Amino acid sequence: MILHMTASSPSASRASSKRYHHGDLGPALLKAAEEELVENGTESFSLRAVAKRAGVSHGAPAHHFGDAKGLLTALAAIGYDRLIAAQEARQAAAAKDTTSQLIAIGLGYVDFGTANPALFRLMFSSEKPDRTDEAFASSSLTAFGKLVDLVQAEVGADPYADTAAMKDVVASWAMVHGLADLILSGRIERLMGLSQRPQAETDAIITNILLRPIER
Amino acid sequence: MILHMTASSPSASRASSKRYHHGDLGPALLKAAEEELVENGTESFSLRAVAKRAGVSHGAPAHHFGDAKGLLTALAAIGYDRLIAAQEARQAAAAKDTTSQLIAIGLGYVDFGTANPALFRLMFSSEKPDRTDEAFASSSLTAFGKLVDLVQAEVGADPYADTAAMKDVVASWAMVHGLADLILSGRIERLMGLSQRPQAETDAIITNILLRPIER
DNA sequence: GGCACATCTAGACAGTGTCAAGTTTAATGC
DNA sequence: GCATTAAACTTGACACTGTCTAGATGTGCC
Repeated sequence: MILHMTASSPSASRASSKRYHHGDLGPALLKAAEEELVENGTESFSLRAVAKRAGVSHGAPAHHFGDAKGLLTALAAIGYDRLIAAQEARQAAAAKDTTSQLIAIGLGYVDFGTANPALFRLMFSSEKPDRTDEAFASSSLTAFGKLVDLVQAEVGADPYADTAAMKDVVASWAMVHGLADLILSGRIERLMGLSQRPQAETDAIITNILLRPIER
Repeated sequence: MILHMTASSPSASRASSKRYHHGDLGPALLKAAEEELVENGTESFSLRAVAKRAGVSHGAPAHHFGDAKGLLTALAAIGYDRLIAAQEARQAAAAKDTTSQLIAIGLGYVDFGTANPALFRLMFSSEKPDRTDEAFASSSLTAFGKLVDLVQAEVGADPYADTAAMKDVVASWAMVHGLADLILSGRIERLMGLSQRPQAETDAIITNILLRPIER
């Protein structure tokens, strides 16, 4: 029953060996959870299936994430980090003027949503993540802060002090969020066939739409 | 064990009597399902809890809706009808020019979302309803058709023939959908405190935002 | 080297959706 | 009015779920 595995070093790689201690189960569970999420969606998510996929018993996840909510909260926080990375990638490739940068974070938002629809749903349309969790709140506030800062630079007023500027923030946020949601749920495809078009053309259409809330 | 209930007529009222045949179980289950949805949300929805709430056994719903998906599909279709009603109420109260009517269906969309957040989530952010269901598809297309028709009247071009007009449709839809989603999920409250303001003021703010995708 | 602690397994529990079989009532045909 | 058919509903079974408990196993610290 006991395979002693005297082979070389127990150097924390060799992930699939049947050792009693996994060695790196936390990240492995997050990876398995995302795969499950992609395959089965947020709603029929199963913690036991995640454990099975990671090759551990059904009780193992509790030691790392408490309960299912804890695991999904950690995954959603990772989602926010990935959202921010997608936005920064677009920002780096865009012109440095404020308007271009504002559009860039919008394009990054849509990029993230279409590339990670299951995660998007988990982050924005699910009650399962605990929004008071520190990592979750921190990452989501960072993403929101980027928007606020760029709108402030664009309109020249602090949204927290100027209602008109805050309306610009809300309008920009609603537009990009609604657009991403409609695209990744497949509601736009039938109307505009974005997936059939070259990337530059899709970007141009999205840019055109994202400009509307802020241009005067 | 058998209460014959010879009282007067078996006239399909007397809903709570312990008869073997409920008499009107379909609608009663829909009502119970919505109550459960409001109390527990889309994600921890339980068919057995719905049956218990309606006072029937856990197997009873299958005879009316097949499975849980069937019940939630029927409920989502009702949701679309209610959305349309909310839009028509706003349209009736609004000026008859195209722009006012377009804003009216947007305000009705937001009205519906804030009044029925659980239903909104079910209709727009859940995989549970069967989107190929006839009643569901019909009602959702009716709602979408109102938007298309009004945008067509507003911009003077058929969105299905004119890409620019279709972009106007998508932009308007994304804006109102994103705005409703952000409001009913509580993300806007902290920023604008809409629920604290008088209705007319909230309407004015939403109107201002909803105008942006279409004004040139 | 021994001991405390973190990690993980295994079993139990109440709850879930769906299926099959049986019971009760309503509707239909004559 | 009465038998027969169909619809409505109950009941029990099944495999599955998340979480709790107790126990087994390995790691790291002193």
